[in-house]
Amino acid sequence: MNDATPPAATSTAPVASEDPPARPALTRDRIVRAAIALIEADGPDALSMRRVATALDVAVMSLYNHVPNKKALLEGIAEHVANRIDLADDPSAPWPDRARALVRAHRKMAHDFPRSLTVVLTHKVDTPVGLRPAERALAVAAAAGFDGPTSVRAMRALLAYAVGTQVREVRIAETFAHLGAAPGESFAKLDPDEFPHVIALAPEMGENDPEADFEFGLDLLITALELRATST
Amino acid sequence: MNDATPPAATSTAPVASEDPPARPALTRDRIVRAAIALIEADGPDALSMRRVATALDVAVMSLYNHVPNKKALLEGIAEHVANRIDLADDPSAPWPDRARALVRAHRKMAHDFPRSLTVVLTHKVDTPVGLRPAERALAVAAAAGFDGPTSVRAMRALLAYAVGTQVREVRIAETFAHLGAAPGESFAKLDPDEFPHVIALAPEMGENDPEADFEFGLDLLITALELRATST
DNA sequence: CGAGACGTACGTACGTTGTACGTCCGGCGT
DNA sequence: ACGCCGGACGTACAACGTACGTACGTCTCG
Repeated sequence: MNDATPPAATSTAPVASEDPPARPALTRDRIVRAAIALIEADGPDALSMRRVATALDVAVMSLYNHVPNKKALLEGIAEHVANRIDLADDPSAPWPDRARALVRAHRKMAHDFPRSLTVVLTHKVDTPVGLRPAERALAVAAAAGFDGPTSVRAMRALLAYAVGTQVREVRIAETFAHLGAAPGESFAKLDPDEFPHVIALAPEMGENDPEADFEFGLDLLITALELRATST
Repeated sequence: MNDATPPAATSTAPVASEDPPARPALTRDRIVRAAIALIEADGPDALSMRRVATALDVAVMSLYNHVPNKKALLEGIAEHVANRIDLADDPSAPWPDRARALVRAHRKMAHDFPRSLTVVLTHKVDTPVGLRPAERALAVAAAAGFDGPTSVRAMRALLAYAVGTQVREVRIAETFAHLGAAPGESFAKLDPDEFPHVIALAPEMGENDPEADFEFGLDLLITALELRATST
């Protein structure tokens, strides 16, 4: 029945610790990494089990020994990326600086993994790493002297803003990719009755300094929190 | 060659304005609506052209007379949902109230179309309806007396927070759906060295009052904006 | 009033996707 | 020495998005 496979198989399979290729052992981590590389290269829609497999020079079904299904792989990607957030924290620094650093770290992740971010935002991370940002945020809230409930709310507000700016960052990246760098042109042909302010501020809308926009909103939150901290 | 189709076809097709079914004419809008209904019922992954077609009692390829491809359908969904945001605005009200209403409207959309929201967040809306929230936000910023660049930044900060809370809302909804209502239990088995604050605040973390959380963060932004408005 | 152009619904068909299942093999415990 | 077991692999299938060709209504123009 099967007479064609053995000679072909023996040429690729059996090497354990021998000559030519000696592939470095399939691993969940290697799979996740390859998937992320694929997404960053060709976008999230281009991710398929088959492409991950060929990228690793492995048969498709071998992946399923380390990942139960594609959804789990996506969650693994989300966790991996979320884990790359730099949460270095200096407890001796003033708490507003620490809060800023925390939110900036989220923004940096949006810059480091732009295409993978949509995966991160649409999949839960139910391992402890998903709670690490919350832990840091609660730490600085405690340093600010907030009580329990207020600390939790402050943390959620900061993280909500962090996530919101991440989404914004992704969107402008995608938009700039799709249409070739014509930022404020399209505002011209809007209905002047419905969009008076947008048209009036077209120059300001067109110019994009995401860094400054981000810092502006972050300043709003921090100063408001400072106000609330000193008033108690 | 083809002798089986005509008798079957005549039973369903030719009715123009006649008796039994008289289907109400396929339309891009009806397609989008059916797709949204499907997503809200079974989740975004359950959306397929075939399912939309059978839901409308239509052949699959008929959809392509009104929608170029699935991606365009998803963008149509995003636009349709974004258009459902209630942007009623009372220009005579104090601007902080107007700003609050605008952000609350975004949050309401997350509540009205929970499953569709991930589609909205991951697809651009490049029609004018995508700019309507920006227009309203710029209007209230102008009412607050901000100059051009500051108005744009304030708008972006508010919308970023709105989007961030939307993501948060989706996440908690999905999480509660997947595991059956055990909110603060999992904090127990965390490493106490890495998550001291999370564990200490486990009760506050577990209790979820998204409304209050949302209003807290919104208050932060608004009071900070009020501060900045009066100081100029 | 006839004929053609057109829009829309439809069936068939192809390539790609996720993954269930069975087989095979090399290293390890007994 | 032998058997077990985990991981790699090939085959197979259902469901997907959609390109293409066809058939039939309606509307327009002569």
